[in-house]
Amino acid sequence: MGRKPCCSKREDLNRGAWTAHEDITLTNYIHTHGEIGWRSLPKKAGLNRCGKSCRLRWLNYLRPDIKRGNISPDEEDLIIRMHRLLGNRWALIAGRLPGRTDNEIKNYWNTHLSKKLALSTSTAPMPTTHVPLQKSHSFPGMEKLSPPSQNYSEDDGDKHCKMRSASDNEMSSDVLGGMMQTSIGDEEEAALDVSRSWRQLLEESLLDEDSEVVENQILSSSNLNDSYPVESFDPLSFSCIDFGVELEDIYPVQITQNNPSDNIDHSDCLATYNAAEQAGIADKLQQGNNCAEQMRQMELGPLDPLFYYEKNWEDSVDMTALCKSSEEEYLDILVDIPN
DNA sequence: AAGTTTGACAACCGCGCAGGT
DNA sequence: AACCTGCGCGGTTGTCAAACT
Repeated sequence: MGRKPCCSKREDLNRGAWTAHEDITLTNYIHTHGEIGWRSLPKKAGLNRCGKSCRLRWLNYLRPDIKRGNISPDEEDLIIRMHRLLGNRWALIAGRLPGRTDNEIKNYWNTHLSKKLALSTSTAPMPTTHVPLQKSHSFPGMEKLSPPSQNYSEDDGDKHCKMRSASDNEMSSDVLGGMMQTSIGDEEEAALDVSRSWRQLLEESLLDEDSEVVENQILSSSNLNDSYPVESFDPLSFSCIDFGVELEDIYPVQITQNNPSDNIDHSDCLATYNAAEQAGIADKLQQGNNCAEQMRQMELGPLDPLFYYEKNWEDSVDMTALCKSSEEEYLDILVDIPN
């Protein structure tokens, strides 16, 4: 027995642009009865529309708290940073922009920001640090957490070693997906659990304006407070721990001397090492001559458990290139250097 | 002035998930 | 367990006006 066809299949329903009368009818009905039962709403309200269409019209246009007008520079900046962390998860991004809808942000991204960022990154190549994985098999259960991005394709392979760009930001999802090979052992499950926990904390923090609780949870389970004072906590920055994204890509990084071989702040590595340790997989972290190995040898702890866990990892961090980049070059790639 | 292209935004569509039966 | 229902999400398409030729 199949599912009933959506009401949008009905040809006698109104389609296309909404009329002023329809808007008033829908608005009045919702003011009286509330936003419940979209499927039955059109009939009750006397609208010859699909319930989904009514819902969309209300949420994207008629809602009283919709903010009209141009996206401000601050909003744009937040959209860019959020997209870097989350990819095309427009609803989640919209949740951080009061009065803006997911549709509006999606449209704004597609018509303005994607081109703008593509232009800016194509004219300003950046040094290589951590090298993203090639795309690989997806991992059961990860689809929801890491939806595929339309901006990052298999054909984009040469981006891997070139620069950070808007598309590179999608790597966060792809890296996770890439590390998830088809065979799933207990250790991999444990690693995945760690990743899920971090991701959940992140997403909760994104949805929660007052993220003090999440902040404390994260800080209490990591060494981050050694490098990042509590008062400067920004929940967005913590995505790097879980997503495998360069911390400095997001956070106003303090250049520290955690690792004597370079000037890079590896406190994200420390935090995730702790998480891996809790999961009992810390010994799986070191992989050949890469950042994790160096960190381990220096007893500083390695990197993101998922970032380095995968046994078939081929393009691990090029520490040589990393160390060769000067502090000045490194600062060039930061997106948020505090004044 | 007319036709074409481009950009912006609204709306549609299909899919997947969650909860209920 | 299987199915139904409603909803939310993200990708895609449609529409219209402005810009361009």
